Amino acid sequence: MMQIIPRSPMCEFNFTEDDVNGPLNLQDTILSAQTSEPEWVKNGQKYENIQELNGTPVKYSVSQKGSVDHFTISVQYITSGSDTVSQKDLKSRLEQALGLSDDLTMFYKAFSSDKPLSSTFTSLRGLRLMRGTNLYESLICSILSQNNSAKRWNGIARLLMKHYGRQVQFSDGTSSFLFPTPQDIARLTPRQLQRTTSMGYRAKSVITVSRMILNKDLDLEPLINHTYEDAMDALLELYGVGPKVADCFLLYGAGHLRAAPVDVWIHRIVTGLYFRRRKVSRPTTALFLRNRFGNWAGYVQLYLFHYARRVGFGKKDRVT
DNA sequence: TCCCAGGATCAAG
DNA sequence: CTTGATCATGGG
Repeated sequence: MMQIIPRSPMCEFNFTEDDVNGPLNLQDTILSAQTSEPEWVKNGQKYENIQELNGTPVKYSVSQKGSVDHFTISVQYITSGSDTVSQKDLKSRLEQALGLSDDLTMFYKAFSSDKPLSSTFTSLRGLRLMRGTNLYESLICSILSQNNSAKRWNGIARLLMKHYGRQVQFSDGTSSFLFPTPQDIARLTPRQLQRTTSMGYRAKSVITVSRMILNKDLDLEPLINHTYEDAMDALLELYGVGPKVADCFLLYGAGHLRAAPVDVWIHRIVTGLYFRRRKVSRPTTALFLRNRFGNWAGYVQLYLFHYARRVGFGKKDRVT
């Protein structure tokens, strides 16, 4: 008796260094805890993620072969089996998500003589700014990150997906949960959210924002094309959204590259390096970064953040 | 037990 | 416009 073994319709394509604007360190980029969406899952040399692309759930994995400057990125992806996605669409989605068109060579050149900053360029070479591809998801993740470790807000986001997101099947037999929609969350009470995800007091903010979006009292899409200042003012109206969370959303979600989220680490290192430890407020620090670095402010924040954490720029440390 | 985690809000000074 | 307490919750 013949048995038909269905072959999983796994598709594959590559990026080469010609597709990328400068160096790339895929591992550092993906594992640098950027506040845009839950961290992609490391599986050996590959990094896996699931997203909807034009309404179709896609599961893909990416891996880099070669060096930071001479490399190939291989991409493998599958869908449910009955749906298909265009390879071209996925490629441009990944280009956006991984910041592959950002001109890193120009960035390094433009600030090569900016001493404190340029000293990070060697060890962090190829680190790129990731962008979320779902504005609601980006905003919720940014809210979850407040006063929380990256590990913990990622865990909470995964619980959100598991409890309230749509479950999708893939042709390899696996299934996953998408990030929930505003409708999925708006019907819940804060107490329910707290019980199922342990997100604590952030539940009130998550539900408020979800309901506003559902009721069309809030539309995130236009914020992409607003000026940075207008978009910031609109976000600060939201309960539970302050300057740092708003900047995270503006940078990682809405793609405003001048947004520079100032957390405790950035505040320490920027006031230490550029303000000679003078006491200034966090919004003042953010404004300084925007004025000094313009559309590279977001990248500067990314590089200084990882530099600060790598060298253990702790509270009690002094900059001399 | 206290402190911290890529903070925000509110009330007082 | 600054400071301090409070907010949930898990982990060191």
